[in-house]
Amino acid sequence: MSQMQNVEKQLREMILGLEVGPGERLTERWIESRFGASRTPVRAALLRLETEGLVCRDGRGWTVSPINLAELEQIAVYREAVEVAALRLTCALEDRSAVDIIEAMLDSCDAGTPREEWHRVGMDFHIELARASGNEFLFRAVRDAMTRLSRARWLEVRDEAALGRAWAEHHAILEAVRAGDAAEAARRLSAHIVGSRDRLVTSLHNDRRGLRARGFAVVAA
Amino acid sequence: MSQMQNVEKQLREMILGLEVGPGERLTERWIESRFGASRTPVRAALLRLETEGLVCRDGRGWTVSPINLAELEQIAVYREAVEVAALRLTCALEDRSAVDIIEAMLDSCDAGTPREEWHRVGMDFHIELARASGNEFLFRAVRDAMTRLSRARWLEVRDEAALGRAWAEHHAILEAVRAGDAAEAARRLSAHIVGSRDRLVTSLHNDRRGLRARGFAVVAA
DNA sequence: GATACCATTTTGGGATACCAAGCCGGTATC
DNA sequence: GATACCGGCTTGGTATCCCAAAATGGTATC
Repeated sequence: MSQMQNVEKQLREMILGLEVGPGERLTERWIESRFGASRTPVRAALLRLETEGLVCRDGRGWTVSPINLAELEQIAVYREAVEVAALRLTCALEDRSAVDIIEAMLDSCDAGTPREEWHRVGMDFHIELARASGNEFLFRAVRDAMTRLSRARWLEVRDEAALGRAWAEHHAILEAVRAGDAAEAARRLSAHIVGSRDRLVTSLHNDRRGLRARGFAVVAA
Repeated sequence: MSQMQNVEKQLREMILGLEVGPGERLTERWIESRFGASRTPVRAALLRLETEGLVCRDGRGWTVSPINLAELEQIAVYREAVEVAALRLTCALEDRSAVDIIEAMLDSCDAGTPREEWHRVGMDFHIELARASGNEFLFRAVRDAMTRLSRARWLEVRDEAALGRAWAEHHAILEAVRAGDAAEAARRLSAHIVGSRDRLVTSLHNDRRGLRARGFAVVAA
């Protein structure tokens, strides 16, 4: 793999994995030495990550994008629009076998599964559901939205019960899709997204002090 | 303005203005000499334009993105989802004064207005309508979709009547928004988008030979 | 005449040198 | 002691150089 894609990938993982905190300043020289690459691939990576919303300009200079509660709420509205549209398309397909694969993915998580895996699968559920629609733009929109939400969802304090509820909602959505009931599937998905948003925003809002203590920038709604 | 933004802006205008044809190969060195910039800003511009879908990689190397009929159809579905969502938000606002500004924009076009202006205003109608929703992500989605559609819409052979019909539909949509009738506004907007798509795709499909003759790459649906 | 092969050129990817602007610290003056 | 000013240092922006790989074109061979 070329150095350019490598820097981009590694830096993205560092940001998503919170190894560099939201709001932290980034210098091209630091990234350069950190990954042993020169500034050309570093700049390419930063430009790409900027379009993904993971880094942003800070006057002259770069910052890891802060967690923005207002943005999270706007993304939820956006997600709802594109995910529901994708879901309706999927329900209209003759071949809905992708649903089985997605369901298997959900079922691969059990009590012994590490938290990161639950986190990843929880996002992939939505991403793969969108991919199944066959519409590249809806798919990308959902994938990008989930990327933007990723860090916030990771920081969310979730109890076992909340996780179980989310999984039950995921299964219920798939069930409606399998039955080809687009209206019901859309209703369930919308409710799931709105519920997720509320839990996420209140969790982060309540824990704001703790997050700030960890050096994470959280800008209020 | 910095050289970097300059190259990006100028190159984007060349592409959108069809001064470089869809499917044409681009070399970094040509862009460099064309705009009197060095390769660093040229690369930054290409990376940005790639995410906008205006240029794409061609193995090693760059090409101006071809007109892709399948993509145009997918974008129409995507547009419908995000534009309708934005419209519903706008209808729910107390302050819908943006509608008046948008209407004035439409009315600024008359018989003496050059075609480029009709073209621009026709896109801005949708973009500004999305912006009025206040949701940054829906707005960006619409703007990006319109950018991707821009060249195809420019190549579309449109008669006076079709343009008049589009304007009438625009006005009808605004009327419903002003009345706060979200359901009716959504219906009209959906119909408008679907109609636009059909006219666009059939027009380009019929004119495919002519476009190829002008050296424009058009990949079929 | 077609084709396979080799030299040359072109091209994008990467590295590095240079510059101007902004930030920070120190110092001198009041 | 506070503040204004100055100089060095850091940083992103730009230009340029180098390299490997791929395209190109010409030639020799069959």
